[in-house]
Amino acid sequence: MAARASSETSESSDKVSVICRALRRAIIEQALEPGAKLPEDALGERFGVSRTIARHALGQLAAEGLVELRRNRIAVVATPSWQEARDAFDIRIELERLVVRQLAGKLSKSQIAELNAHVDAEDRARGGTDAVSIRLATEFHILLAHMTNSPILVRYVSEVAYRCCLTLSLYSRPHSTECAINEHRAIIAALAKGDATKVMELMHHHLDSVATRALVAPAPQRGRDLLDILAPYADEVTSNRVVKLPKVARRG
Amino acid sequence: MAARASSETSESSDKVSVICRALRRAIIEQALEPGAKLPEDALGERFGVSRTIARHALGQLAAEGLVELRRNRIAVVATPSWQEARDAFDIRIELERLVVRQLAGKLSKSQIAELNAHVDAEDRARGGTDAVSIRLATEFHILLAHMTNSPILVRYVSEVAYRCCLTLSLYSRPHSTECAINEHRAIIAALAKGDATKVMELMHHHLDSVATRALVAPAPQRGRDLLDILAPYADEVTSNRVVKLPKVARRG
DNA sequence: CACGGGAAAAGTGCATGCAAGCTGAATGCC
DNA sequence: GGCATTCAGCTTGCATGCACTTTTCCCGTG
Repeated sequence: MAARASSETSESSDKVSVICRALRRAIIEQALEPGAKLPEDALGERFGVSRTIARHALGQLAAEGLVELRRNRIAVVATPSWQEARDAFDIRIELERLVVRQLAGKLSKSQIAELNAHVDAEDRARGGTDAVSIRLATEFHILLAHMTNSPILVRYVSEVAYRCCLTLSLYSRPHSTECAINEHRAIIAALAKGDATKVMELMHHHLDSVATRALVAPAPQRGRDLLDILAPYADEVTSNRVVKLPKVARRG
Repeated sequence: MAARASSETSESSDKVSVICRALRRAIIEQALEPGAKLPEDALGERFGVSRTIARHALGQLAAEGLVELRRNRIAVVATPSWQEARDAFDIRIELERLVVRQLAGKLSKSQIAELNAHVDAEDRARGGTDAVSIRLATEFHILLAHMTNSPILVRYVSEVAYRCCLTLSLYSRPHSTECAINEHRAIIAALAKGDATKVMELMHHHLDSVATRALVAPAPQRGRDLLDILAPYADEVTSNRVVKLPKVARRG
């Protein structure tokens, strides 16, 4: 075993990996909102590397779907559409059902303890900012994925979970973490008991309710192409005019 | 709609995307076997670009799991372990069940025709090399994913399918495509009929049988860490010696 | 005052150059 | 003769530089 460590994604002490991790975390903690600009020079200067490296990191993040890369334009934090968000959650449900199916009844005492410790941390973070709560909740799922010992599964679950995180920061305003934490505890219990179908059902329900809590209205209220938001209002003004709107104010 | 085209992966006419596509195809057609070296300058020279671009492309491919990147060493085509292959297939099954679930009964006549045309092409390719058959079979699944209109799902299915392709080229020697083609036809039929549970079952069975046909023996006979292969034989020679084996022959 | 054109500024796309690390083989030692 | 050592080369890691594109702002015009 071992020896497979590097590559695969994330780990390794490459400069670009470091930047990727930093940006990833900044994005899922909403320090960088969707739509935020990510100029190569600024990134390079901030992290003490050249544009080449910053650029490479942006490429990786774009492959993960966290960053949007447009030719000859400044890269921005991705702004998933409502439909993309829904798709991401659908995929996530299947992936995580697989995770818990593989894990049910297979966890050691220390692993159960580790999971419980993490949920305790989530509990303690309840008073803090939403961003940290969301991050911890996401990390719980990634921790589960890690326990499958399948690097591929870890990668996919992480990626799709990060994407969902991004979504949450976009569409879900008043975030209630309490129930999610209880659901996490229930999942751990079922996992320990070894009831595969039960835990799959729990996970399904858990993610489904997170998704519906988040994606109640298919209408993105904030950000996201002013053009789309204003489309219905524009009709009465510009029945014949081409939809030009020369310079739209850019957030941030 | 539209406007989402680029980014996401693959498409776009970036030089790096072009190289990625070319390499990806070369890898899944086994023109580049697992373990094959991919030096940056050679790639750059071959594609008429600088090392910078070749390097970036290798980075993307590594993120997809097709290429293995080792610090300060020449990149090589990935050589998934048997376990990783099994994991990839498990994930693939879940993902593709989701695909056909979303598609059942939702396909237009022209889409059905497109699928049938593809399988016809698979049929015609039966006489040719295994590599082309495998590629076509894989592309059938990716075509299916495309029809969901979910870019994220397309990306994951493509990625995991390519990985499985790589696996097939590693572990499955005598490849029999006939049954697979019939299974494809059965899936199309069930899809057209709109029986979601039936088509999910078909897809599950199809992928499962492909996997078992491919992964019969958990022992990788070719390539892949001579150390692992020789481990059982080494016991009688080196009961006490540290497992040093200073310089193991490296397959060209 | 609004509108349009054009030039400067900013930012990306890409190639090249230099330093550092790994590979492999020839050399010296036992 | 077998083994460790060292040195040359090849290859990667990364920064910098130049060309091109996009954006922004300024100014003249209707």
